[in-house]
Amino acid sequence: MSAIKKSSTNFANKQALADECPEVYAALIIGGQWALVICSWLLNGKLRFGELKKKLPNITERMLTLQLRKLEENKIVKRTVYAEVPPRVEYELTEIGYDLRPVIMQLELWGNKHKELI
Amino acid sequence: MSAIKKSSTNFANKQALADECPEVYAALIIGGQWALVICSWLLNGKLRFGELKKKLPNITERMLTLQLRKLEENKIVKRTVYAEVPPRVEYELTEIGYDLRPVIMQLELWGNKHKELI
DNA sequence: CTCATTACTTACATTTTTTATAGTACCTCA
DNA sequence: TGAGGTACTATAAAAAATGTAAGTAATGAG
Repeated sequence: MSAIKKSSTNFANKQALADECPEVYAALIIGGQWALVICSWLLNGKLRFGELKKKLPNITERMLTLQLRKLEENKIVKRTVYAEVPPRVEYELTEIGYDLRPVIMQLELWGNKHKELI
Repeated sequence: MSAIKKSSTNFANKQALADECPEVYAALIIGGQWALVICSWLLNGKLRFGELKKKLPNITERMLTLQLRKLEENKIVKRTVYAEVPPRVEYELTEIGYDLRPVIMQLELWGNKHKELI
């Protein structure tokens, strides 16, 4: 997830789409491999880095960090560092983060319906 | 969008997530770069290949084809070929395709709210 | 002094997705 | 005969996302 190349066609396309379509804009924000699951877990309350890792057994620390950073940048999660040793860092959804609940619920509903159909 | 490698960790992770979380399952299905916009347009009724292309000025024909194929595989769009020359092919949402409307609406709502905030 | 713990970071490799470019078949109309 | 329209396909390359493996800092416990 290295920095996206601002000269690429891909970047321009994403920009244009996000500008025109709020759905696509939203999808780009919550659209990493792990972003949605992370948000789902956090809907139930704050979690530490290590706790999240346990909930997502297959995620690597790198990926978890990257996705959390992206979510943080987009103001979806709040990161709180406690100056302790060993360190303790808590992640919590922001208000707009919690606002994802209906989005996620619709996705779940649709997902379940689609699964049945197939 | 060549076939995904079934031996990769990435594939396994996606599988596992999709199995457990219907939201992620749904996100994987409607999650290509262009899939959501295509569905959004098709919510207003069927469109021909060329019409879709005009709606999405920056998409390449290859990408449009790929995304439509994926949507078709997932029973979200129906493809109808008319045996004419020059050829005419129409794309239309299926029932479950139209069921995406509330999902897309929630995404829009959230997207707009998030945009304002930022 | 050494070790364990936690939440990372870094460098690199691989996989997946997207873009670029150039075709193709078919018939129709001029 | 030859151009033109439509909906594609093939191939290659670029870019983005994800994964692997190995560190790091700080400090309190033993």
